[in-house]
Amino acid sequence: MMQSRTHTCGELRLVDAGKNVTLAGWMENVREVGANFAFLVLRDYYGTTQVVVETAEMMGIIKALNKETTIQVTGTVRERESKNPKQATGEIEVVPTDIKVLGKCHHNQLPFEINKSRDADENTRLKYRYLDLRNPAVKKNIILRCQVVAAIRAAMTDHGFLEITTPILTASSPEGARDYLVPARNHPGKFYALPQAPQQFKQLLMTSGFDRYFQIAPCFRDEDARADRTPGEFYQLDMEMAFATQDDVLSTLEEVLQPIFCKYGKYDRVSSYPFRRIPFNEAMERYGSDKPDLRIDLEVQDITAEVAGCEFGPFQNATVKAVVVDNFDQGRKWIDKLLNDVEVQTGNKACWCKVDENGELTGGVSKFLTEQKDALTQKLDLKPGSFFCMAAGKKSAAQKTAGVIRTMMGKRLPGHFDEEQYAMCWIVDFPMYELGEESGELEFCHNPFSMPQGGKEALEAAAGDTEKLLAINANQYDLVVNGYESASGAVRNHDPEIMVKAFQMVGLGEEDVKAKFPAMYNAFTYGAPPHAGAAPGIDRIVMLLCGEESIREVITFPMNKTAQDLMMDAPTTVSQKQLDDVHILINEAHLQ
RNA sequence: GGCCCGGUGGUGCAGUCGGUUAGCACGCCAGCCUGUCACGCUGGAGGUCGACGGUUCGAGUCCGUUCCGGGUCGCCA
Repeated sequence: MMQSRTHTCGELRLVDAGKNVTLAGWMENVREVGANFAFLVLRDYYGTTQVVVETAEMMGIIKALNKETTIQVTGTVRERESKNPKQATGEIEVVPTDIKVLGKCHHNQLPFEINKSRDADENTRLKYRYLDLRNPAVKKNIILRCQVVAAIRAAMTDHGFLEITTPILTASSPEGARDYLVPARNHPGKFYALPQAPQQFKQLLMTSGFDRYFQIAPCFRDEDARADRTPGEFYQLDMEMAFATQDDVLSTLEEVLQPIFCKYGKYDRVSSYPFRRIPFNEAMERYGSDKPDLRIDLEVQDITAEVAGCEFGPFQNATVKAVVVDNFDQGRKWIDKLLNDVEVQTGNKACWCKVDENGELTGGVSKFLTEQKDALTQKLDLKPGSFFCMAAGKKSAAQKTAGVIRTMMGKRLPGHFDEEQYAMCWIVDFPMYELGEESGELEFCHNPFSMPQGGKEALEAAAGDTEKLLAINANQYDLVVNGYESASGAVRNHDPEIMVKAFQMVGLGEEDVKAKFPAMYNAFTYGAPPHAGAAPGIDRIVMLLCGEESIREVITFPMNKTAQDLMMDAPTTVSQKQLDDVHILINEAHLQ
């Protein structure tokens, strides 16, 4: 059989002139410049090559074909009369002796132009994702993702980690996100669940004596999407280390991930490691967020004491935070937009004040702050031209609102946002417990797998005292890159006694631990190693490396916001036979 | 579920105060062009302006309802 190609479309150079070659690819474009004279751009994975059509015979073949048809071109490489320095193969062209159609494109009108697919409506792109991916600008993110995953595997292996796969069909876990369920045909009324993370399996692997585990693991969570959060499924670099401390995990991930940001990232500047470690409480105080974007140089300040006695309603019995900038020269329109956007994003109102050229407070809520002026001036280091935006409310609401103010002001005002870099930090010392927003009861703050700092003694000393319990931190940490939570992990609680104790603090007990984590609890009674791990999000890291703002740009076949695969038409109805097999009865009342 | 933004030929967009035949770019079709490379030039086809209802002599434009999409809050141990 004849070779389908001798070279790729990105390969030929001037030195190849005179060679007889066969190329194969897509007809990207045809430029007719005369009756029997045209330039055809042939594209494959590797690049594009110009084919020059000079005969009536070849012209006849080309003119009958739609763009995006795949063809095989056999011919001679020739030096171009006019070269194109912008193209890698721009010094040569191929003069065809034979053009063979491999796969006809039956559509003379595509849903979008391949090279402009990124501009097309997202639904159309997703429905025709196979065409969208023909666009080199779209494809390059997927290629980068592959390279990053390969680099991660190599680095983890170098660090002595074994890649071990864990089940996809498993048991529903009782807390956390909503599960994806799979009906069990052989067990009427019972369901498998797709794992939200391989959390319990990796902890069991530690108990089994595998010292260092990792996996590029698919995770499934049935929760609503965001720009940086794909619905349904996503990938994590799931990793765990036995007999390891928090520092062991952090330094391992720094050694693995930082060079990858250096090598594959869009920006040249990357935090050197060890990355800054910021306790959760400090992050909330200074940045109003547990995922601060450290590329912004502004910080949140607490002015609760300074505004005491102020008549302004929202400041009464409230924590008040402020973000200050100097040399402010924006108008009222800018301020109103800021306040409006803050309210839209946080649900809380913000207010503001300026300092005029005489050092007097003016605008916004200044009339309420005349008596507080001196204290504020000192605390916030106000100068003529200063502007400060404030948020008030319960402590955490004021912090979070101020955090949004910080980000918006930092990104919108000149000189406060040093964008082109990767700024990393670890957020550490997350609280073990928190008060539920609705219930008001003590709950696990993040997850019940973490080891409370101080262990059993700390729990016993705090038992029954909500304030003390709220002050207990967990050995839990997040990696934050440019304001995105990029990894989350913890030193695990490997001691059944402490697990029970930790559960007792939230009104649960041994039976609950056994019911929720039966395998893990039992396994830990057979001698468990202390262990710690984390799970960096692959999609989000690749998104950061590509400089993309939508996570869908780094996923090969993404679902849309409402968790539909428009290309494959999923989810879809199934036959009655299929439903019967798995003992499912559709409740018609839910269909409308 | 709440809120914000959007929906106009195949694609991306413009459309003023409600007023003639709904414009522009790209793509498509035809013709011309022997050195183009975002080829160029001439001509052409292609639209129930998301849907329904209302106001009006007259609605892409105003009002109401609704559907769809994106963003965001809730949610994401």
